[in-house]
Amino acid sequence: MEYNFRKIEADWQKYWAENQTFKAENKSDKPKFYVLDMFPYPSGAGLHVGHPLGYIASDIYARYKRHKGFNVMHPQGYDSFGLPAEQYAIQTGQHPAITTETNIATYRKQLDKIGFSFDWSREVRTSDPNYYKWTQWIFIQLFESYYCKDADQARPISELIAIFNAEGNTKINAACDDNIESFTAEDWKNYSEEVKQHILLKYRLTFLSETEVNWCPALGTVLANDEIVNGVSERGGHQVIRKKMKQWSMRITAYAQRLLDGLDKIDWPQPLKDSQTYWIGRSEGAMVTFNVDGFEEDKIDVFTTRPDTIFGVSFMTLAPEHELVSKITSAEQKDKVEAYIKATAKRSELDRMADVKTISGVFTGAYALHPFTGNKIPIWIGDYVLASYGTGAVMAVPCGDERDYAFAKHFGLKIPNIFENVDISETAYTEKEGVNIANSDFLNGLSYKKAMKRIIFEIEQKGFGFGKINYRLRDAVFSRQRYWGEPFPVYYKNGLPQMIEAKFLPIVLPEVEKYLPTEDGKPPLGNATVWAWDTKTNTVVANKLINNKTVFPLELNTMPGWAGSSSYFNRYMDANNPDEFVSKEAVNYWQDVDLYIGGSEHATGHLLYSRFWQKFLFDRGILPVDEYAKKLINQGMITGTSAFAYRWEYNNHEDEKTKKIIFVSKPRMDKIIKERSTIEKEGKNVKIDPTDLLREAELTKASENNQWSNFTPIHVDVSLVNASDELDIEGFKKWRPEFKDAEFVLEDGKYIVGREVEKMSKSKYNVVNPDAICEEYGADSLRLFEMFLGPLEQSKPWKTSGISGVYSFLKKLWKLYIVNGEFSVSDEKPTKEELKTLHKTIKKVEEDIDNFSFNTSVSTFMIAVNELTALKCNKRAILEPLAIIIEPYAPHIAEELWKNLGHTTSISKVDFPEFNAAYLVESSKEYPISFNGKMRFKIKLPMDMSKEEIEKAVMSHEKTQAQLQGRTPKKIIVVPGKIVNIVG
RNA sequence: GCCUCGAUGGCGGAAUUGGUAGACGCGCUGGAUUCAAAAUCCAGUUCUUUCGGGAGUGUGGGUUCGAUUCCCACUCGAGGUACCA
Repeated sequence: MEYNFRKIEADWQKYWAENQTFKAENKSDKPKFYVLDMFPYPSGAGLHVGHPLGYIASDIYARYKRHKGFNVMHPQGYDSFGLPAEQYAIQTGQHPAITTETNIATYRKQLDKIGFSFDWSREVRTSDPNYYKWTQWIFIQLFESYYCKDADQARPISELIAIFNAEGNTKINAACDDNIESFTAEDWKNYSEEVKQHILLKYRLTFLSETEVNWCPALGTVLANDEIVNGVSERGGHQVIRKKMKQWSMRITAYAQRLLDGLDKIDWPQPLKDSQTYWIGRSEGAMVTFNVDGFEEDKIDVFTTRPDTIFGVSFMTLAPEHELVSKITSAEQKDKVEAYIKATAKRSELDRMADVKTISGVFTGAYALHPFTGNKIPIWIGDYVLASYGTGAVMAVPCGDERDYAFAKHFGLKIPNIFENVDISETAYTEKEGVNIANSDFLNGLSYKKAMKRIIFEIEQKGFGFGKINYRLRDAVFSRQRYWGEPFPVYYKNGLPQMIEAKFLPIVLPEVEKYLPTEDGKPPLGNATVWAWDTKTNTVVANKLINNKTVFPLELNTMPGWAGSSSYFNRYMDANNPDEFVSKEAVNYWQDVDLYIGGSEHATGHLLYSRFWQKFLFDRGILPVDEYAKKLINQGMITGTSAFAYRWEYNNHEDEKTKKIIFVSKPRMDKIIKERSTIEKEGKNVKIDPTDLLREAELTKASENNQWSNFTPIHVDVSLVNASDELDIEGFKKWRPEFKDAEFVLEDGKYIVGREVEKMSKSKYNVVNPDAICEEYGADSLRLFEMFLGPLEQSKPWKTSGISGVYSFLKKLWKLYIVNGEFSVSDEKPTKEELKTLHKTIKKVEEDIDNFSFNTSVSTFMIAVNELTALKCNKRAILEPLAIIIEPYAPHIAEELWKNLGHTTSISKVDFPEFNAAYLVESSKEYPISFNGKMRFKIKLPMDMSKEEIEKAVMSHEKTQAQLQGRTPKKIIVVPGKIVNIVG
């Protein structure tokens, strides 16, 4: 009876599917536990061994929790809208839905092979109309809501309308656009419907606005800030420019404070919390208004976090795009200012970022008036001031801010010092604490804290401004000029957006002939011929009917990638409900995610937006909690170990014709490079005939007029390399026919490749396919090995050679039950030693899983099986609980053993065994030690140590210490098993 | 620049509140079995040594009877972020 994992795994996967073993009910006497994975985007390349890492961890936890008596939900689905399928469609004309379908089938096959305990009855796909119906529905809810700052929550827009009717907008404290004019109830009632809608749009949580966006001409779409890396698009690395466009936006800024506060309630990794905190970027300070000399009407508002330094202001700087610039610029400075504005507009984002150090700016010729001193302050423009943050203007305090300092130094502006006993001749003083304010009138001698309080009081008192909290977080642009995304449930009547009633959803993505933007620059949906809304029939109809009075054009943009993923975890709770996003019963039962595992790359994208939607849906009474994931773990990336062959490149052109393709083994190459550098140090030029490489003497031969050649590393498919880094030369020649005549310079008859850790990718030929691993070693080995590789949260390189360890562990486990080729267990009572092994293992594994230290628990299993093998233990009382605790890691073999033990139900329904502390106490003894009765501490020593040995160990330790400290060693008395006394 | 995390044998990595550093696995060495190989099993494997021992967890300090663990400074590496007033 061999350990035939192929048969075992196939049988059990079939059994699980047929019996729906992992289907979770929305009702149970057991406590609930929700384990969530970040659902994958089904890419054409399929899974590589890095992808399932987080899924394996969450699956182990889910299976463990089932054994622990929880009703576990562990769903899976697909984030199936996205750019790759669309770009493939643009290239090939194939509908993205087809590509997606195929890819999902591949993914499902691969996932099934690994033996996950997913509840597939809850599967969601973001591109499925039955799913995106609810994405559209949430969008409508956002449109029908505004954010009431007094209640600090989202409220129905109808309430806002009622307030407008009753008292206008003067008392409203709501999140809204900044260009709102106040009106009375009377005004409101007299406004036309159109005007009313325009006003309401400024309050809605999703709104249409002319926004400056990151436009990527190459992709023909708008990108979010987090889709841009170093000024170019994350995907493809194309140029990105700023452009004004009419776009849907999400008023996430209304939630800035709550998104910040919520972080304290959830157990998420600190680095991730930090990056969200930074992204939200709360800063406390004040808005201060400066009058402009000679311009009664125009004032400059600035936001500052250091109003306490206001007496240190010696100039002001405006962003070049600031609206007042053209107005206040003096005649003499006009040319210079215009030239500067032109120059900055030209500079791409990339230039501006790469070139932070350069200081540039121009004086406008205008002066502001200091609100307290009345002094004239020169107004400059400079591109270090960003139009998009704060008010696009700063009051410059060169003594307290490095950029202001650098600017002042560069242009020879005054740098007044307002800090007590601080030298600012070299650099600005940016610390807040530890210094008192000076030369600042009523602030003199005050600390930072006191000065802040006083100045904000004075500013507010005198009407120069007010204390304010500012956020870096921007409203999120929600429109994409793409085809393969959720269509908006929106049509336009007289240019005003209208929501389609929820009962007519979903609005299904129309067919188009071309997936590219139209020739006149409209999004791809502009190519659709059946894309208009008939308000009479409430159906999508042909565009040509738009002349009818009841037919209107539909929105041409689609939603961004994060739309479908922002609340999918709630839909899992009630995935097949056609009438509600999620029923009250389902959501009240499941509440929230207990464990969420996924990558940290979504820190400021998905993981922020989903928290925002959660809070919104909570406000509107749809969800019972406002944070959806209690605990989150970021699994590390599994990197690939690329292999390289080193090609000898001749520099000598004369030999071009007779040039041979030669690959040199890695250690040999290293040697050659080393020798070369030695020779070059001696100032000689050397040429070597590569065919002579084997002859050591040739290497040292110096030849005056020739040059060394270089080695070019060439990626080798990792499957052609064995565990000892030896290349399969014949396989390599077949794989790359252009090298079929290549010569290889070997080492003891072997070609040794070079290794380097890189991200797994097709082009680097370092991708390891989990299917191949399952085929060769089995899914249980793959699962164990991925966990054994290292701590879950760390990134680590894949090395297939290590898998033999876990594979032989499984074989050993199997062999424990097989005596003379027969499955055999004894009902004999286990010995104390055997029980000790078992209970030690149970305890350790339990602790490890609770701490998510899956790697060490695998070691614990190995130790247990080694010990039991040594004891030749095949007793049921030991093996049965052992199979149960191993199940989360190696479910197939565990189920098979379980069956062979005579059980008829699946092992996954069995309770995790209790450990018996009695057996553990004997495994180690604690020796408390006291010094002169004063200090006590414990030393853990192996139980088999004799009194003499302990005495010797402690004494030798004491001797060393005494010697080091120059005192006489103290006498030590050991009381066996109890106390070690060290007496004076 | 800033933020975060990390540094332990040839390699991946263990080490409850500070208490035998290097568990477990890979690799390597030797042996058993075999006609031979694979597989399996056993032993060894931080370095150094005059075989008593000595040194040792990135570097330098500190606290402690005792530090991989705590504190300070530094070096290197990985990831994130970027003129945020």
